[in-house]
Amino acid sequence: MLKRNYRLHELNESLIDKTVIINGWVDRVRNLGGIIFVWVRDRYGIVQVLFEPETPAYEIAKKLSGEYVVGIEGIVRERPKDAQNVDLASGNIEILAKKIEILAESKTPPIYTNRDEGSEDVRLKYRYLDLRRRTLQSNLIFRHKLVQKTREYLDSLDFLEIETPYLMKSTPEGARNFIVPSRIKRGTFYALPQSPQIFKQLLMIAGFDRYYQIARCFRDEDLRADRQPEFTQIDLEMSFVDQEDVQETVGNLVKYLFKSVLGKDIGDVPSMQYQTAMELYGSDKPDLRFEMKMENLTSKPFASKLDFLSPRDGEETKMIVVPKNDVLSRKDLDAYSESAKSSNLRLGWAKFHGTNFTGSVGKLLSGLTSDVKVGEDETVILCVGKKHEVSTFLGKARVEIANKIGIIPQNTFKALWINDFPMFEWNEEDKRFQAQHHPFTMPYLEDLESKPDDLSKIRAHSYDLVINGWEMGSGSVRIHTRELQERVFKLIGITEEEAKKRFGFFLEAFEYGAPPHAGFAIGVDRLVSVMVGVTSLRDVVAFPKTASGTDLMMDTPSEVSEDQLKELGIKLEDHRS
RNA sequence: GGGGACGUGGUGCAGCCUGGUUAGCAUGCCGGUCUGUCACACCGGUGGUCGCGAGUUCGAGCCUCGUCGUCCCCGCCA
Repeated sequence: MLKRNYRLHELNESLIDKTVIINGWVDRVRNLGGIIFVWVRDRYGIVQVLFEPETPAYEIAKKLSGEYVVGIEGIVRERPKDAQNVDLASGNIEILAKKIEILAESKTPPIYTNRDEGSEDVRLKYRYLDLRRRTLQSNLIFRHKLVQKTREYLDSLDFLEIETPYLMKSTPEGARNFIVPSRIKRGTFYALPQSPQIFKQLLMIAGFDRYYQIARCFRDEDLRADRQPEFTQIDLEMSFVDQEDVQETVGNLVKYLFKSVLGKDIGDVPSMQYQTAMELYGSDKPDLRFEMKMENLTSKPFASKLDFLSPRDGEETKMIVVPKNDVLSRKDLDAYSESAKSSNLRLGWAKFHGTNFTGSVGKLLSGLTSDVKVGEDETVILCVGKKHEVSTFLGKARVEIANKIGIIPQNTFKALWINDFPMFEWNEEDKRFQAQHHPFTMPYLEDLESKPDDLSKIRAHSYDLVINGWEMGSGSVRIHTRELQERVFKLIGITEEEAKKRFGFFLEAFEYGAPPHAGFAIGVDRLVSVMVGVTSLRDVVAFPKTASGTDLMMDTPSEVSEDQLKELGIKLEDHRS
């Protein structure tokens, strides 16, 4: 076998006249008749190989086709000045082939490995071919570097990387678990962890005061472009710290990752209250790359003159101002009015032209030009209704419109902390409150004392990291006493008996000296996605699943044999669901 | 659980609204010409159960219903 002594990124002018051996895949062939050019590709780069006629190598090269695996021995030489390719890293040299060995032939591939196009289902079926694509290779290489830098950084701060089990106990709160039947104890099941939450808290209790893990998490919920059923977190936990300490550590880590992997300085990560984010951006993950903040007109004197847009009992009137643009049409804006109606909101819009307004509520606003602060050719959108609905509606519109009119700067990263999330949220389906983050989160004790009757008003020491409108991760200060933990369980309707059964070991652990602790988890898949500029996690995961949770290459989930089921004591109700 | 888009040679797409001759284009693949190409060019050729099933019709890639799959979104995701 012709075994390489150089990889393709190592080939440059310094090797001119040297004999080298390379290995790689045939990227494309250009057969000019008397002369054949072949691009050979490996993980590191591409180099052009030249076959001259009437040589043994030439005869073999005539058979080459895309994705053949080859070994080539040849002489590095400078390309003629007028035949250099500036688009290719090795574009001023080429290899004059002396020997070639075909190490593996290839059928005509079902997808192009050298173009970023094609339908995703075929690509997923032949994922090992799709992974030859340059963009996917560089995304995975980027991901590798990010994880390496994470380990390096956290290690330098004396964090210990400790593995926790994948086979654990199903927990009733939170996301649906994937479950795994036990063979040895028939009729019982393990669950795959939604996160290593309980383990890392136990590690704190055990005295490993700085823990981290590149941890796989599993959640059996419906999927989206930004959600895979299994995903990876940089999971960390610290003892004897408060929220600020964790945020400083995580913020510095993220800053370091942007700097060292992407070469970008993102500066310090600012903080914002959850309430403020909802008020100004109508979202708990605001995209700060552009303005278009909401303005609350409810208490402005002129709000009462707004006719049907005036706030009625308990309602709020809010406005966003769309900067001057010629993209947003009357049709688009009217569509928002319609859409608002179906959410029980009232919406009006108008364009300002120096002295007067035009649009659905142009006449209404014409007497209020000095009250509505708006510039030449800007569009105002006013929306009225229930506080929460108005905010989220305009929040979504804000992002949609910004995308549509193209005011979001690319290659820019705006990170921020969102602090003080509500501790509880109402679950309409179960008719009860549940923990918004998770039930191990430390509530604001002052709220617990002063507002014991309205759980929705109790804040939590929990915080999200948001970058460019994406939730990158979340964390909290944890409860570390049995009393408080039991109290929170009770508030969300977990009976004492159930708490004992599900979390008895955990509650007991609090009785043996649990240190105050807090932590965080960063979604690696999302962080890499944002950094490399893709919107689908499938572009940063080697072997991802589809929106319906299947792996098209392995064709799984799939049936198992009767014997396997029998061994587990499982009988299927029917064959198909 | 719900909504939307899509499914046509190996691959990417057009054709569907307004049903009717041989399903068109690009690329790939095969063959030919070509010694400086770099998405090589040019010439010729190959390749299609129009996702699957039913219905309407004299006739369905096209219309209707169902079903499967992919993508996007809502619910859901502590």
